[in-house]
Amino acid sequence: MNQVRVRFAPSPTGSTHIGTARTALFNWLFARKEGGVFVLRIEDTDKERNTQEALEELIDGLKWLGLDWDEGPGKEGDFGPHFQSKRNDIYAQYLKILKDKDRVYEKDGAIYFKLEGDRFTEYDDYLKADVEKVKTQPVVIEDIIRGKVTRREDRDFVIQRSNGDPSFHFVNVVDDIAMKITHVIRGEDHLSNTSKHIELFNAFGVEPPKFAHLPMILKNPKEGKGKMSKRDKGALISEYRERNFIPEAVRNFIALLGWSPKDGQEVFTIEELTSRFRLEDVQKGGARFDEQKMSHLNFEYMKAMPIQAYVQIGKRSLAKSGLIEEPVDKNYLTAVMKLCQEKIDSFENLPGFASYFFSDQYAISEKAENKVMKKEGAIDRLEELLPRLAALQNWTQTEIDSAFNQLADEKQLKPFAWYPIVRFSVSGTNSGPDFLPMLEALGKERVLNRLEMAITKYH
RNA sequence: GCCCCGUUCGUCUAGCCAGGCCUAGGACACAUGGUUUUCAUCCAUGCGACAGGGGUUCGAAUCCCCUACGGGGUACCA
Repeated sequence: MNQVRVRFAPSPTGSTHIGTARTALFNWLFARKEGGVFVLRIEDTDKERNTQEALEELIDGLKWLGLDWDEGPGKEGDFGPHFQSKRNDIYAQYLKILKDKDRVYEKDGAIYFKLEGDRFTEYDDYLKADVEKVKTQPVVIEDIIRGKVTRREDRDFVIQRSNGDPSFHFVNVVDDIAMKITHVIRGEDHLSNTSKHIELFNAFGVEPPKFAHLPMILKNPKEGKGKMSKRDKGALISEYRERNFIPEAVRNFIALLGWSPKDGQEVFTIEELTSRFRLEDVQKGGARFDEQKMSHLNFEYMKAMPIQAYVQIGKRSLAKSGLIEEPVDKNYLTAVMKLCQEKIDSFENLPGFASYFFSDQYAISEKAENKVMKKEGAIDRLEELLPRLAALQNWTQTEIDSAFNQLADEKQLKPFAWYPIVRFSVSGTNSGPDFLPMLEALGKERVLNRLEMAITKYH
């Protein structure tokens, strides 16, 4: 069998959509699994809508997700160039083939592909006009995901626009032939186009590749109906980057959009993903985007990260929100990050979760304030505790713990009587990381200062 | 309008092609309880679905038909 060759063929007309990324990922996974070649081809035939920014964002997005291509921009190989805007001579050659076979004609300055079959005129309800139709033989699409799909084209279609640019259907097929593509893996929105493409393959006398049409990614029902659009939350790859999501987690999540292994495993290394991925196991029905699942997966990856990597990303996130600036106390930062790592599911929540470690200007939760500080005896608790903590020689968890316990014993209370009050006094909230480690990390000075301030403030 | 594709817990899905092992399994979310003397972690339990109708069959989530609903296409966009 010939080597598998797949292509990812985006057109750079806007921000990179999560569905686009999934198409790229599935092509990449299939190529890697089959020991094939992953081709990146830029379909930039629509000059009005293409932008350089969109192209850059696309490339950055692929790199961010760890999807490298074997042939494409920067890796020309034997089948370049990989920008359709630079392949006009190739399209001219192929157009000539169709001309020689008498399969094209010109009308209104555009070149049409001529279907084979008896012609007749019929009123078309969609076009609201009489149009010429062709009684063609149906075409069978061999789809790995859907099985055999039978469709029939009944109207000639444009392959070269009147401005001289070749059309999508034409260049898509020509390039798949010229680049020796064996499998076309793309969104279901192309399934209806595929009969046009097969007509073209047939006209060229080339056996069509195998097809696999991926289900659409639909909107969360709360957001409305239809397929996910670029305006929907979570739709753009750039958004995940900006929000400091873990690229591996995003990739993992995207892989699960329409695909899953039989045994239900959900967290994969890229190697596992590659070896387990099968086009046959792709779901037929539309998948719906679920942000909570994305966050959950992100959390799994965050928990599993080596602490150094965690600190690095955490630092970026904290710096961006202005909580820290160079030079940073690496040890302190690392200690704080360790506390956060098992608690929060996204780096975008880090500044909110950990602000009080780095600044005295942290938010005060009114709800927590009412719950904790308005209680009878709250200030007494702080006043009796303060000297005990101040007297500690070593500011360690163990020491702090025994200070609390001693005091609790004397007052015949549980240490729990102090915890929420102290937590609130030093952090402005009643939730957060593990209590004692948090106090240790904050340091004696900060803790004492904040307790004193709380006593003054709530007296 | 016409053509094509689809429809299992709120969500992602397993099971469907090769009908019985399905009183339909897992995950996220949610709820309750537990641990962690705090907590957004962790653990346990619970909640919860075969779109509807007909047919075939001893037996249907699984096969067939109809309906409903959803999606895509029907462009000199890709």
